Amino acid sequence: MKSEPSVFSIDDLKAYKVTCWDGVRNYQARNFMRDAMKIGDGVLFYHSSTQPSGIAGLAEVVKESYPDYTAFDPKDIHYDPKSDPSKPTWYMVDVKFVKASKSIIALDRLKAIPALKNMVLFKYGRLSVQPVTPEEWKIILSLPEWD
DNA sequence: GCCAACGTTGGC
DNA sequence: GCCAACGTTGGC
Repeated sequence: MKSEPSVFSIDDLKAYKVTCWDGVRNYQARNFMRDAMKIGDGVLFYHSSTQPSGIAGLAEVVKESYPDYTAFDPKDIHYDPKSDPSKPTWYMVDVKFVKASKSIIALDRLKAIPALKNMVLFKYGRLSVQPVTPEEWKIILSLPEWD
């Protein structure tokens, strides 16, 4: 899951402990949250649009998808009049803080690991919620930044 | 701030 | 259903 740290960072998640992942307004990203993310699933927390961009921590899914109510609020920046409360367009999940990495695992670094070459992160860079394979997860969790 | 790579919108 | 125009994301 990607977030601009100036908007919501791994430190914010640490402070909040649990947060709803609201504001996703992309169908593919929504589908992953709505259809694929289950309680207990691990989440790589990625800082985007920053220097350097990269993985900043770990989170875990604690609540499966439910309607993103920020879409119903005209005063919310993520308001979407097309989302009908009786048939919501947008969904979100809740995630909890697990840990921060000791340092950012930069995108360059991830790209340099041959076994990660097929990561969705590299192919669909703009997708804000995307799947990670068990193999990719294992490799990333074995990096020294988690010690 | 620029630009590539999308995704979305709307005219036809 | 096509496609041009426009908007957004995110790396650099």
